[in-house]
Amino acid sequence: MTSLSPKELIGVFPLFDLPLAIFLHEHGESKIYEQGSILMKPGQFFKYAILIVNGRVKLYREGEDGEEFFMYFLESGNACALSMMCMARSQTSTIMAVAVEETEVIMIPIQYMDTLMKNYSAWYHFVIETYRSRFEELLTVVDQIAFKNMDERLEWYLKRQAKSLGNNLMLTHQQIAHDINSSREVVSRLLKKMEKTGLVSMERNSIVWMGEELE
Amino acid sequence: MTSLSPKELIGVFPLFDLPLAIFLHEHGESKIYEQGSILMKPGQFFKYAILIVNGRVKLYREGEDGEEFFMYFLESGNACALSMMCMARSQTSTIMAVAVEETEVIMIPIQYMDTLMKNYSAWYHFVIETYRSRFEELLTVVDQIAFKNMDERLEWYLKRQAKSLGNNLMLTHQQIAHDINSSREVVSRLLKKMEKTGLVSMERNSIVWMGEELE
DNA sequence: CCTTCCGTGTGATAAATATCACGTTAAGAT
DNA sequence: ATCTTAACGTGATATTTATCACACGGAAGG
Repeated sequence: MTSLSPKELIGVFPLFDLPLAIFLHEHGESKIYEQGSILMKPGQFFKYAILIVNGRVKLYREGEDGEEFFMYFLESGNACALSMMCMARSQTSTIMAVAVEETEVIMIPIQYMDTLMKNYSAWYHFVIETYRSRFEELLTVVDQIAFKNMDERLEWYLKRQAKSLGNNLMLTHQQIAHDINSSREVVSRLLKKMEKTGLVSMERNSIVWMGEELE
Repeated sequence: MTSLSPKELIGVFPLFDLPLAIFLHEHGESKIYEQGSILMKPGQFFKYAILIVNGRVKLYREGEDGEEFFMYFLESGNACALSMMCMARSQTSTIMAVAVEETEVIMIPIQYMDTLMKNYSAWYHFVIETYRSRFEELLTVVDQIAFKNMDERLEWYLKRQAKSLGNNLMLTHQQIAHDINSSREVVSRLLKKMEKTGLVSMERNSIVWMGEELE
């Protein structure tokens, strides 16, 4: 039983129709993750598909010796593609998902998947759209790290952060360096350059993105 | 009408059950792509889901000014996840797919998707598994280019090629450099090193992989 | 047989990025 | 106010990778 009514569900997930929303309201479970809590970590097994009602979840890949690499955010109206896939095959995850804000989710137990797929065409449209958008996102990530230099990657990173978190970014250079798998010094220097061209303005512990928005 | 009988279809696609195989046999179309022909290119629109019966298709990402980056092969029993996703949203592709051998495919017209999803649970299991495996593959690609140096990436590249094409690889250093977005000289030097440690042996126009197999 | 071209080998150099060392600054704690 | 600490700045240097220049040898075609 979700905390949201069927109508509220449709408000958050526009691809849902009423029968689907009613079913999910009935069989889904609401849950709140505190800021900083881990939704998913490597080796974890899944019994639920996870839908984000509000808040924000950061997905990132972990390297063999603790490096990180930011991939994307999940936000209100998104679903965790990996939870669905891992679930579908009883496979374990290989990436990390952490709530960067207090985040409310709906969890759909695995046993309803067949029914949902078979009887609710809105559901599989939603699932396909979830996969497609994450796949696309991942492709642009590959593009960036395969073809672009650090300055462009940093710019793209800030653009994405700004799109999701607003133009005033509470990030230290160290955190950014972590997310793009670079080093603090490099990030500092590049930011300095970007400040000169008016792309960002910097204060202690925060950066204001002044470039154009993403999309 | 496919050239393969329902039973043969099941032989190639083990996740299919008989009803699904019969349906696809009836409504799918067989098609042969000659070596070198393009199955998919950026900006293309899709009216079919594409399943690989035999042969081999190379998928790669193209950079803004002609760089390439090899992502993975599709082989017998695979399906093209992107064709399904693009189709599902009438979106255009952003990657290239080229037949590296003569390749036989089955094309399922878009209008049967709803029926398939609704009435053939084997189909959506197949679709989900297709997405999942490609997503995983893409994640390992991200891993490699985010965290690894050229030597490790080259080794991984050769391992994957060997797994798919056999240990005797008919590749020039130039082609390899293209695929991993590096330069010929770098590849030559790294290969030389690998030859010294006995990981490969080299002839003109070909390289024999002598390391361990992937998986 | 000779020429041409392609694939390869290799040193020198350049460019991008990472790392090290140390200095500065600002915010919070005592 | 002073102390402490985390964040940031910056030069020097190392490492990795790309690029340039050129040499060599075999294969294919005339």
